Amino acid sequence: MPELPEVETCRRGITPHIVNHTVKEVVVRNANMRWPITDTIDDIQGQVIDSVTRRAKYLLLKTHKGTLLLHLGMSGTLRVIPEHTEVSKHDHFDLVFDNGLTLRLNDPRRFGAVLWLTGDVYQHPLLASQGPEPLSEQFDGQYLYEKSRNKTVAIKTFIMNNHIVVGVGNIYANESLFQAGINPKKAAGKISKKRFIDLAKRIKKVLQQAIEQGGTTLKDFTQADGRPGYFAQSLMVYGRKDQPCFLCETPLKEIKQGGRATTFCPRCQKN
DNA sequence: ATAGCAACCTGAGGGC
DNA sequence: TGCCCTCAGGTTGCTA
Repeated sequence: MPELPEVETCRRGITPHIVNHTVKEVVVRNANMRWPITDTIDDIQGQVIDSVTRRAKYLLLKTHKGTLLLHLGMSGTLRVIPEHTEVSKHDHFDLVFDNGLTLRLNDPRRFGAVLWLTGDVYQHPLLASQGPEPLSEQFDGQYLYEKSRNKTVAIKTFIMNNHIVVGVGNIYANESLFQAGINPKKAAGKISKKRFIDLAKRIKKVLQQAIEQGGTTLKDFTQADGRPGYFAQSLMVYGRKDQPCFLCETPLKEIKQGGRATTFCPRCQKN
């Protein structure tokens, strides 16, 4: 489910329920996530959550003693629920708080991660190598233009590369390229500065709008309170293979790039 | 350095 | 009904 807008929606949803509250208990039902959840996780017990922030698609729950890093992978969801709520399949991890609420991670595919880190988390290899946030001032067309010179990689692959910019997953890569009218196969190094300036704006806008609408619910994404996101109805190309382009009626094409489906309009995104 | 691709894992859906 | 195949919001870490 989660690209940046979904993770950000999640962050906003859980924050008011857990910030300034104390972790009463930690429950690990299945430690076999992307990396094993280690026993050091118990150190969060008794800690107060000072803040919930996001870096790339990671959520950072900061406490005095350390930081809990959460990643939702492909299929993870976080819910805030009353303590003692019945456990469902794939409910792998709980933080039980002193206010009667529980933060519960459900993740069928277990590509997500739960890591307890001490020290400067931003120095951790997972975060240290990440590119700029797409919604920051640091990220703009000039930046993309400079980064892309002499690169033969396809533009779609380029903007999905976390070393270039974080948080742009498959849905929003497809959508922003459609909005910018850029062919996903075009070599990044052959795109003009002018087009990159437009593309960067489109990326920001599409992410911002998706956040405002609570993210994209495809099949299983829900906000922290269980409600779906509403951006799916705004999708112009993602998941619309063979359906008519909303602008020109041409049937949308689907190709594979780096193992991921790319949907685009062969007419509106000719070059 | 860079690009392509398999790997991690479960579930849904399609074809037969 | 069941089996087999493909595909899915992500990211790491191999191989050339």
